[in-house]
Amino acid sequence: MITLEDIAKKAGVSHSTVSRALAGSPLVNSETKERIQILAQDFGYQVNQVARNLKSRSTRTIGLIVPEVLNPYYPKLIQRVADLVKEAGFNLQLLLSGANQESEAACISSLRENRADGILLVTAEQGLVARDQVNSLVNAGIPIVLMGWVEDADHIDLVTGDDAKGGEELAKHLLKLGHTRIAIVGKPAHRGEFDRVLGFTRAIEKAGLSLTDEMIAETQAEEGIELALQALLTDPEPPTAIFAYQDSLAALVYKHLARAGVSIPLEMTVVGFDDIDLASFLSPQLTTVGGHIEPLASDFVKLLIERIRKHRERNGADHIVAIPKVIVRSSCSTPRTNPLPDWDTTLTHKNGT
Amino acid sequence: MITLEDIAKKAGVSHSTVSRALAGSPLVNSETKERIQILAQDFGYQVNQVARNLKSRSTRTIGLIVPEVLNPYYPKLIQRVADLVKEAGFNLQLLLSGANQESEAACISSLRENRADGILLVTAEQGLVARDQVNSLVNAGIPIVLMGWVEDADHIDLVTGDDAKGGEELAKHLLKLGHTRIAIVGKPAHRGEFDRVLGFTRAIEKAGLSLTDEMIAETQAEEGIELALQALLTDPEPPTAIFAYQDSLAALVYKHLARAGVSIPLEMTVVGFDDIDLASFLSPQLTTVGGHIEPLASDFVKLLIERIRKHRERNGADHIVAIPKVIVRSSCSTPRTNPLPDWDTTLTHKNGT
DNA sequence: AGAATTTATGCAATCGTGTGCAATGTCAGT
DNA sequence: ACTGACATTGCACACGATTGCATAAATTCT
Repeated sequence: MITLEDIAKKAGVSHSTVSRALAGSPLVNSETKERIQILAQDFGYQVNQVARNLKSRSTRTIGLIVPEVLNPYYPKLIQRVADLVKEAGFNLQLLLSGANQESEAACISSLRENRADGILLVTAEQGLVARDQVNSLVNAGIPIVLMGWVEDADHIDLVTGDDAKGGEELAKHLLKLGHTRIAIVGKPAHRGEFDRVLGFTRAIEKAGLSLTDEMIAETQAEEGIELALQALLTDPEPPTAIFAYQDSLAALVYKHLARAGVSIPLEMTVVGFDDIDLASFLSPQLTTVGGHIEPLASDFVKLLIERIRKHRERNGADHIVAIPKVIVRSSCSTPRTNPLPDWDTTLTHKNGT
Repeated sequence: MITLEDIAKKAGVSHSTVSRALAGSPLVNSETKERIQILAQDFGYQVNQVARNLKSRSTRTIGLIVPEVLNPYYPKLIQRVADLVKEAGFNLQLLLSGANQESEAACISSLRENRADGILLVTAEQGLVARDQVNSLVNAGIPIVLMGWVEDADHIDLVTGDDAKGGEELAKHLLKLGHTRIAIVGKPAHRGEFDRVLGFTRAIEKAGLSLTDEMIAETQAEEGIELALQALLTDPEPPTAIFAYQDSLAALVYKHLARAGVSIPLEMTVVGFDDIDLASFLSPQLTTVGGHIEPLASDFVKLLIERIRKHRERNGADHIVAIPKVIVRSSCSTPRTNPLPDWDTTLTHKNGT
């Protein structure tokens, strides 16, 4: 690899002059400057950013840690963050912490060792796995911003969606349509005050209705969904609407309802959460909650960059909360008036064998 | 940030000894070694990889350049590559070259300046945009492997799927079901001898049938698909099967067929290509072509790492071709016997207004 | 013309690690 | 006690760039 020194020899000057020439410094005679630039061009000189980073003690790199990339929710976020980071003149370093955030700590260490200027950490169901590392970063004054709800994080910059509010709006939407018997399929609550299920049930109960236990299925795997739906459909009084914890689960609900011969939305209303692209590819298109990721991603990056710029001023941490909206599509209708078709149960029985 | 020198002072030794101690060198007395290690631990010492990289003239980093991350085809690839790279003990640096590969050259430059040990470049419809940069890398002996078909790349390591073969198998599948009037919705051919449409049409023609121009729609945007489908459905002799260039287009076909009231697969057979996750979420689940990405990704990484290891031996470039398979799901049936329902045309007309 | 100023360039230190070589101390063998 | 082998440790340079400071040359001013 060709260095400043190599160019310097060819130009008959010192490497300092070459450095200055390529940086466009006014300290260099404009003729020699041009001569050097042409020379560097011709010999295909490429600065060694590693050396430059060492000297300048900054990498102009921002690390983004995300659990995985197969769940389409994340690519959406990544793309947005990537654009913003690039726009701000930083490089992005993407790291995957694993579907269960198992290597979250390792990712942080890696970024720290590589002297990233700042870190964007997206947390998921597991909450803040690498709490120690994050605290250490905060103590060391290294800028870090979290995305996703985390408990006891008053001292850490954080952006999150108010999923509870979104869940509440979603419930209101269903109530307004006249649904009274509503099922929830999803994961256990993990976002504290901001949990979508919490907001959802709260709104239901506020309306004077109640969600009985058999209407709530906490599951995630495809088989779990199938079993849960079987149970729901064979209930003496099946629900008229199903709230799936996230869109990808709603897609599974779609799949299994189709198999059971239950039509959406005529015989069953289905809603999701997150508004991933898939939601509008499904047929009928899925009514869901979203629209907050874009502004949230924007705040996510802005906040970090601000921290990087004015490195000193750390008087308290910021918490930014975005309110998602219900996105109405075609998967909802008023509750069915006829009972579910007979062949329903036989079909699910058949699947059960 | 705390350095080797800092630890050295606290331990009352030179930084060399600290360096060796932390590297577990046998040249250091085991007691002092342990003492230093504990000290480093306590004070939260983190090696400066930037300095280490400069000294060692290697970053143990592999760059992966991918156009975008919103098309679910890429996340699938990224996840796989990320796992393999990690397993091999390298870091991954992901860069996005843009949906039209517009910053492909910039990505390569960035990786080169940051002294990545090797580069994985995924090309798409635009082919090899940064040809000059890639040639320069090859000349400089910097390992690079391409994924995706590229013309005139005999001198560059490359892995690709034989989409032509996949297209051929897909056509055979449709022919076997009895389809004779088949439409194609998709992009212009761009993968030379390996193009999926090429293989598809070749197989059709081999069977003594022909694809007339009105059965081929080259489009990509959602509106284009809609118009193309309108034209196909109102044709005096509408197709009985539609081959969508890629699964995401098939999803759009699904959406618009549903709107037009055409049932899949009873009234229309639909097939796709790529086998993205979406394919099995659609209802009915999409018959498509795939299964080659996993082995391909594996070769992609293996080949690069091999080049990185034995840096010298570059006697000719490797071209690895993977053969995809038809993945039969539920979106195909024998051709319909009845004409498409009447309300078909009226509905599409309504949409047209 | 000599002093002062500007312009252009090189010297050398620095960023934080890794490592060859020399130096020191310890110990066993004779 | 003297020598050689061995175990430990430090010195100093290198990696490739940036930059303050000194210096030399060219120019301007009095």
